[in-house]
Amino acid sequence: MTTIYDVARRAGVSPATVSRVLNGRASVDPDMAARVRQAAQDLDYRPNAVARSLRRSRTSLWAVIISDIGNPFFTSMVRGVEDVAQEAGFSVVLCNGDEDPEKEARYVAAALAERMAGVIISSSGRPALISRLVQARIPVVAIDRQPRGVEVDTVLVDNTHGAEQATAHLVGSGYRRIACITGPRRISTAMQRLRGYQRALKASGRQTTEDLIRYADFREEGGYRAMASLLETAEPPDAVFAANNLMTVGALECLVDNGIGVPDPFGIVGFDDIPWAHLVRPSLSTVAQPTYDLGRTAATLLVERIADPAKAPSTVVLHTELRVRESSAPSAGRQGPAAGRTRSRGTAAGSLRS
Amino acid sequence: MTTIYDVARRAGVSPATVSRVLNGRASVDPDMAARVRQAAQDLDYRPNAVARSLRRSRTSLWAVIISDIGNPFFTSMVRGVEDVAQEAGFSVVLCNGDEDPEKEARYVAAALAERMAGVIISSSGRPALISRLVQARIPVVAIDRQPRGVEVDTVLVDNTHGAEQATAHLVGSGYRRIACITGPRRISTAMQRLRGYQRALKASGRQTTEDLIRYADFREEGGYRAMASLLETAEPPDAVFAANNLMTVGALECLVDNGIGVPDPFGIVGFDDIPWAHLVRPSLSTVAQPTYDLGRTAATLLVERIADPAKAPSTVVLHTELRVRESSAPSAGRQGPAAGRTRSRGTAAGSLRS
DNA sequence: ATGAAAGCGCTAACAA
DNA sequence: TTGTTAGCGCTTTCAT
Repeated sequence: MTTIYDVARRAGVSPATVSRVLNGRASVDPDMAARVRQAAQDLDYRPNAVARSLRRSRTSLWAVIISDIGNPFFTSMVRGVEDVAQEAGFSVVLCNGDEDPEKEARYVAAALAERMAGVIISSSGRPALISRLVQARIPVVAIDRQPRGVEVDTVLVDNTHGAEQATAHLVGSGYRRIACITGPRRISTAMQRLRGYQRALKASGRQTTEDLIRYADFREEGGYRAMASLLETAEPPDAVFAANNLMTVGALECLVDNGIGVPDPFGIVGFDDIPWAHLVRPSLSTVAQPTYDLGRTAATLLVERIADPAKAPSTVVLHTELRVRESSAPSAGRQGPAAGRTRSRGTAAGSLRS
Repeated sequence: MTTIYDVARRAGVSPATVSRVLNGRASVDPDMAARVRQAAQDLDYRPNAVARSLRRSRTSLWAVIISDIGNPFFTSMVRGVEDVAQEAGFSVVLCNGDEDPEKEARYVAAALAERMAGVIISSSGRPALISRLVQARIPVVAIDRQPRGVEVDTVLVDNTHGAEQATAHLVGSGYRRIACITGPRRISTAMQRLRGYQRALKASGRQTTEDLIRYADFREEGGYRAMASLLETAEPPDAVFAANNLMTVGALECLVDNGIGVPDPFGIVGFDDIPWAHLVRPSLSTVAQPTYDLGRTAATLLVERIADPAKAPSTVVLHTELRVRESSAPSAGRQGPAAGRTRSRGTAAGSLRS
């Protein structure tokens, strides 16, 4: 590998000058600069970022640790992060936590060891991981999921409200026994969405009973099993609110496999939009999140945090949007085709990429 | 940040000994080792991977540059890579090329600058990028897409055969004018799948005419537009083979929007499986790839290449599997349910995660 | 404006 | 077995 010394020798200058030219910081004689650039090009010189990072005690890499790369929810979020990062001169690498606290811990360790410039994390595990980053003075932004007991910049959506709206919609559609499949108790989104569900039921004057609630794992199979378990009860539900996209799909599969009609007699609404929701049979009603903006916002907070590590942490909450499609509209067949594409007004999802 | 010197001082030994203990390489007095470990723990010492990489002139990070993070095809592939990488002691970071040669170039530059231990790349752009890595002696494995004019380890599927099978299936189902929506000309998979389509038509004694072929961009919108353009021709097709999953969805959307029945009168088969293909209406016939094994195989090749940089590059071809569902079976309604799950024999897809 | 030299934190010769 | 020391490639004072 050619080093800065090789370039310096060829250009007849000192390594320091080469560094100055390549970083464009200090002022250098134009002729010299040209010679240096020419030499660098001749030698196909590539700066060694490892050495630079060591010397500067900081890198230009961000780690984005997402909780499940198989979940389409994260993909447009990542694009939002990338777009902002690039403007600010950072490169983004993705790490797949895979809803596995151990895997996640490994990636946090890697981010720590590599002295990453910043971390955006959707944590499936213990808040201790995030504390570790904070203690090591690595700028962190929590995204999607609120870590307990750690004060960091956070970007969330109005989970409770979205879940409440979805559940209220099921109530309004005439379903009577509405169940809820939520995620692991340790994850904030699971609990907030459960709370929204409970609030909507209470608001409609119904009891919320534990036997209509299932705590699954935010994955497709978990949703399937939870649905199956709900159907086995003495008094099965006639509708379900599922707290994320993959579990919604799993629940729907379970209903299909059991020959239960959706939306009639059984209604279903899920949190998180899924791609091709309108191509699925029946098309799925969902609570959509402004995923791209979620990413942009987190990245913006990270840039600010890096610029000013001392500033007070802030939390940004973006809005969800209920998208009513067929799976929750028992009379959909009798309505016009427009019924499948209802949208609520003004939402942060405006910049969501299609 | 605490350094190895801090630990050494606290344990009353030299930095070299600390390094030896922490790396477990050389033999160290057990008592001393214990003291060192204790000191490291007391100080919450975290090795600086940047310094280590600089000193050793090699890192333990792999970059996996995928061409579109929004494509579910890549997600289980990444899991395959991760599983092998972890066994071999490497961490994997993902980079989203996003079907954008410029973005991809930036990530290649980053991999180069960071002196990554290895790169697995599904390139959407110029082979020059891969050459650059090779010239810099960075071990590279090409995955999914065959780079032109560069000799590197490569993992592919039998694109031509898969496409031929899919097209022959459409022929066998009784469709008469079968179109093809493929990807950009510069991408090997696009051209190979096109060739398979052409072969199947020729084998059935038909002409392959350019007016039934569209070159789109491997994205959903591109598939939609290509389908629309096919429908506008004087003599529109009555079936289509789409060369990847996202374009298949786009094409299907276009058909739905135009009120054209699938599979009757219009048939459709796509390359790449999609999640929930069986929940989509109508369920999509696809050519499935062994994505997880694709990742595992690439990672294994990379491990071998790192161990022996001089060994001759090899190319591994895995097998695809035609999954016939509703979208290509005009008489499916009259057949038993078994018809929807036909599988070809012996395929590498055996270990594909569901 | 430019160069000399120190040092980021670690590992690996080499010496003891 | 352990310690001393040099140096990975770069940036950044500090002199000039």
